[in-house]
Amino acid sequence: MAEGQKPTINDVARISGVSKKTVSRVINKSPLLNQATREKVESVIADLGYVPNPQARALALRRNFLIGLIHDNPNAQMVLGVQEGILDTIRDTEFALVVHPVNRHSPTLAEDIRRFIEQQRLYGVMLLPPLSERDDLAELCRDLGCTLVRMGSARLDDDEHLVASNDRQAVSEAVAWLVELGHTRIGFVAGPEGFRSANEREQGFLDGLAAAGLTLDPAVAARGTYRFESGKAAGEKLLSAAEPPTAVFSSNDEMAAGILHAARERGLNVPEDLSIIGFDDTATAAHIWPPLTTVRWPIRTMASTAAAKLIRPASAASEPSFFLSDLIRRASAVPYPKP
Amino acid sequence: MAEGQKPTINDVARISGVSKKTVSRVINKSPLLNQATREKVESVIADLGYVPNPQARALALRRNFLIGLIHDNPNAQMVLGVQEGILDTIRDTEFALVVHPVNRHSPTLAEDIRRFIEQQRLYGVMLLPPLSERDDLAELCRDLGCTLVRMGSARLDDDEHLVASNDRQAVSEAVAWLVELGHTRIGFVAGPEGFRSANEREQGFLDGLAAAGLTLDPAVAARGTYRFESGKAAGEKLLSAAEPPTAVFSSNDEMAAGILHAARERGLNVPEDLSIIGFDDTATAAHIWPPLTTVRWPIRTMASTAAAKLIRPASAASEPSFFLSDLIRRASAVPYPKP
DNA sequence: AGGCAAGATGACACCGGTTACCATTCCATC
DNA sequence: GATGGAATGGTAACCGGTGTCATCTTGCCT
Repeated sequence: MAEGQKPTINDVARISGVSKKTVSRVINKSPLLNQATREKVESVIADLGYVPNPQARALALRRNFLIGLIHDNPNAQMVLGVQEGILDTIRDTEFALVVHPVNRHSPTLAEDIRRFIEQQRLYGVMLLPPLSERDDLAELCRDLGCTLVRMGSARLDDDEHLVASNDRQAVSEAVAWLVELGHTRIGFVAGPEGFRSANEREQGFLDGLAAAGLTLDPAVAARGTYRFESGKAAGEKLLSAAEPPTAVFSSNDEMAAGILHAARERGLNVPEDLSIIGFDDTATAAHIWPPLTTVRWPIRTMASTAAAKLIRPASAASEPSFFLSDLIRRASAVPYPKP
Repeated sequence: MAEGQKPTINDVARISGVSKKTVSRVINKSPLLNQATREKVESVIADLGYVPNPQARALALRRNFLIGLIHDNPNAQMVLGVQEGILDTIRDTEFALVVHPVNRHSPTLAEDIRRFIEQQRLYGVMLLPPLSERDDLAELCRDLGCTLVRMGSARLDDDEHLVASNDRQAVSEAVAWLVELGHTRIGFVAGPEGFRSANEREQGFLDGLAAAGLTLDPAVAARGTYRFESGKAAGEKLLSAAEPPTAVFSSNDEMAAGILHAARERGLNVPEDLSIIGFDDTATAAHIWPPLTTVRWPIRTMASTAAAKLIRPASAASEPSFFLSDLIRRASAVPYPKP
């Protein structure tokens, strides 16, 4: 082996005086191997600092060890949490994580995803919301021969390889908390149409109201895009109602921050004049003033579980997994009327 | 070719009636090829939907097309911005982005990085601050045969393959703005020791004061960790000084949010009683109240440039690139004394 | 002692590309 | 008409692993 070149399986075989097939057996922990041989080869491997070439392996095995993360998500915290979760699972394996942010509004979205998967010959892919809610994309990935796992906010019609939270229930509990605090006029800011999570959270909100015998007045409801600005606009609408709400549930934290700005600009104090609850527990939630009461869902754990499903061919992996969310009670939601 | 199998170069060769070598020439756009032959082969490729196997290519070429992003960064926005920037550059190439978050406090950090690079046989890696500031890690990557690019906040001793902003100058301009607003007692919250960016920002702060003929009173200076909580603690210290500052520069936005909380808990109003300037222009900056005046640096563009350096073997790529930052003037910094 | 099963190992083809090198064809030149 | 060079395309080897199957030990049973 020339200087500067990485040692190959042939070098290991030659130096330890066995065939490359035997070395291969050592690497792959084949059980039918003489202990002495194994140790000898292992010591040579250690000496040489030999690391198998993953591309050669991939070629011979006709599969590789790359998993792709495809997303179009405005929430950086969430995406990074997912990446960390996946790495928690694959760190000590031979798998690697390839990321591929896309634009869901692009007319070439499907083509873009197809190219990515085909070009890299991915072993598996993980889809994040809102992409994960599209059955056509899921089908595309499977057609391309990828194992697939989807993260979501609820059950899907096609539950296979799904890792989901239960947003509906979580929101209904958040509303129950507002009710417990004494609020009866509760505003609602929905997420964008076409998002499963937005839908679930809306249902959960209505569940919560219904459980308390309340109904939603359209005058204190608005739809947003999950972005800050849309939250601010929604807040302005709700607060300018003839009879404004004393509390409002926002379908995510970023919009909640927008509502807060709207309130401030009208000279209102939060939480004294308006209680707010958000969803996601992003960094923003803890850093705005007052700290935001919000729903936390276990992003990292869910992603880690999803990755495990992906890399373990076990049959049970096709069963969906469900996770619970917690209501994080902070200062933005207080009793009403003021005690 | 059996159903369900991907077509290979052999299939293309057989069907178009040429040798695989000729197909290879078509794929690699070799100039010495008859136009008719090329078109025939291209049409067969299109018919079959043939995509070259990247692992086989990597094996034959003795290099692959994976670039790694190694980081240990608490700022999700920044990391995601970097990922997007890299993808801007590589989207229509055969390169893919493999991410590898690490823990810089782990005793096995170097080993972890080595394993990652060796195991995946990366073509190149990109290091993000604060990892990018460590020459030993840079050397490790290079020893492993990777082309390397570092993102940073200033020139380095070893400038090669560097993409940097100029934090020092940016901060000094931010201070100049506070001075222009009339502030003379300006507090400072430093970043963690050992971070190049923290150091640069501190120097920039001192530059700014010096340019205005001011000096830093240690009573209104504190060091933080770039985390929210440390900013809050620093804020408490500064505001409890016998003579508290009328304005404070925080070395990043997250700590600025913490200072804001500290101020609020003391019953102070921002910006009426205290002006604040942060650094980074993360989402937090725009979403807290009042919106934070802060320094924005072109993350995505820088990352995109860095990726271009990585994948283009051009010699000029080894020259460092520098970028300018902007002061984003929002509501958190106002004139003093009140007009 | 002979037979045999199980365990250990090796030879060789193959995965799907690329490269080195050679062969052919077609002209232009002398 | 012989010769040489450019243009074009083919053959075989190779990259670094793994699968198949054959071979060689060895221990154990009869």
